[in-house]
Amino acid sequence: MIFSKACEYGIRATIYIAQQSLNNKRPNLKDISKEIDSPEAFTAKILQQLVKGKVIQSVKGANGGFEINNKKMGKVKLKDIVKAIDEDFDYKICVLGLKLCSELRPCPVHHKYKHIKAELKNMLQSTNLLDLSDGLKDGKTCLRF
Amino acid sequence: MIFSKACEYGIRATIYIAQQSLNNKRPNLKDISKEIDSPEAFTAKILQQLVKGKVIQSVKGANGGFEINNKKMGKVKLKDIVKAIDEDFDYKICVLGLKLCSELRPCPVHHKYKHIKAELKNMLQSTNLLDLSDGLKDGKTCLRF
DNA sequence: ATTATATCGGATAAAATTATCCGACTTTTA
DNA sequence: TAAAAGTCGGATAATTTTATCCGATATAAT
Repeated sequence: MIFSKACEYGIRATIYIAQQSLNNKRPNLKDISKEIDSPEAFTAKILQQLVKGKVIQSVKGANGGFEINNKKMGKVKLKDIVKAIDEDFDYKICVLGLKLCSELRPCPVHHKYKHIKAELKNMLQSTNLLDLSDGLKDGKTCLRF
Repeated sequence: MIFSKACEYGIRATIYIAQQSLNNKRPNLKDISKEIDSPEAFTAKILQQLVKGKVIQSVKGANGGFEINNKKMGKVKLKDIVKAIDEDFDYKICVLGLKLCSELRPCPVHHKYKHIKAELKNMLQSTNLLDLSDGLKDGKTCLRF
């Protein structure tokens, strides 16, 4: 509802890759789509977008797969993942779809929604991959079903 | 992004009808889609759903159109409009698309998102049509562009 | 070098959402 | 009672999103 399916898969995939990278492993497409329970071919497309967007790195050939530079992990934000997949994602957008909605010329829901929008923006800008992959290793959080 | 286009049109249409009803006017399809700048035929479909969902009433024939019972206006919530159009809209849904995500078995974003979800739920359940149509009459709020 | 294992990239298909068209029906007004 | 002004409902089309397939290409291991 807030994210597209592609984005959902993309975020879940990235979190899994992050956690595996921290473990010095390099999962491939099959591993990933199995782990996050997503359609393999569709996931491949999304991973390509994430590579283009420099959120993850790919390694071709035998023993290849996808990985994330461990040192950069704290700097990759949820926003970066979303932007890599839905280029025109925008949390500034009006909840009723008005192009010109603003503080000065608000839609009827604007003032009721702006706090939510601000929190959403904050979450996307501040949450990083370390935060997200943290709960995974000890099974506190899940990526599928 | 959070609502479908159909929902956006539906909410805007309902707010306009509400404000006109308070003024003892009864706009028809053409009036409405002109006022909220939406495709006429598509808007017709959405208005039908709102009638079925008892959010608005329709009056056929010459001088007909759409209206809302003034006395019920304070009881019609944003949630009711959304539910009439996206039957399976659900603010409880997991932000990463997991069916079983919960407090006990959270996805990695769950705890970061749950406050936002709660506010969203609150907004949808508490905001009524009087709140929404209020700013319209004196031009404080807008419904198009 | 050859082979096995991967990603990459383009074409295509399926499904959902958004949008249009039009004939049927209903109600008011003249 | 006829005409005009509306909504209703079904069929259909266009667009976007989701999903699949497969040949090309790159890399590691043997």
